[in-house]
Amino acid sequence: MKPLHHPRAEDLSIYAVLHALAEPARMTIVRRLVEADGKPCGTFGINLSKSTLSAHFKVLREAGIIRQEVAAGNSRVNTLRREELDARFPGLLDSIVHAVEQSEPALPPV
Amino acid sequence: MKPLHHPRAEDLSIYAVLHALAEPARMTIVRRLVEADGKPCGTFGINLSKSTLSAHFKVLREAGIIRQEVAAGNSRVNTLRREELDARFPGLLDSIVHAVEQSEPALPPV
DNA sequence: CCGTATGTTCGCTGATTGGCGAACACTCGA
DNA sequence: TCGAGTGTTCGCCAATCAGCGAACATACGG
Repeated sequence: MKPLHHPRAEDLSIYAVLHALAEPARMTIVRRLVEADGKPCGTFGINLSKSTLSAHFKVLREAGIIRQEVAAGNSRVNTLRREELDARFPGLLDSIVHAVEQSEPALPPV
Repeated sequence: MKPLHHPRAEDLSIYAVLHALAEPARMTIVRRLVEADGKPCGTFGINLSKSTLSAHFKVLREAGIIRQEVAAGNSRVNTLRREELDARFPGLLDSIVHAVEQSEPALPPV
């Protein structure tokens, strides 16, 4: 497993972040990470093909929202880049996640 | 001038809001309204064609971010739907606008 | 009534998006 | 060594997006 490229915190674009979160499947990924950080790609309970999911993870990673690191075996652990996001865009992630939590049904258990 | 359709506050979608704001020209419109609310379409200092601008206003309006009302003459006054947005998505608009203000140069005077 | 000014709508275009399956890369266990 | 499991990459496709000019609608002023 090759390590993937992650943008530096100071290079994050607010437009890339908003675009990444303006999509239900990607928002679901983020919500899952908020409730339990550090999950492998296959454990998000999203009914999409592997390739589509992989593309969504890539969008989130390139927007600087998540980190994808090589884990035991051939899996990747996905984590939120929360400190860096909060430092650069204070309150942003919280208000967005709160907005979706309160305007959409809770996610079913995995 | 026909009045335009505006979605009800309780029907606003977080995805529509994020998508609307994930575009620089539309973000500029919102920033202008934050600094001075109630401006006609032609006064935003954005270098795009009339038709493109009109389309951007439409996206913002249909996302529930702005209100476009018939004004004196044939112009439309654009205002932020701030109270409704804040009621439905608390803190969202503020944190997004703050994020872009602090990560991008200030807008030039009109 | 006729020009000017403000916006909207209607094609059209090229670029991006989100979806998929197939193929590939890699690691772990049997 | 050989599956099985996990993820990425590569085409491909249909849909959406952002841009434009031209044409239309409407209102004000001379």
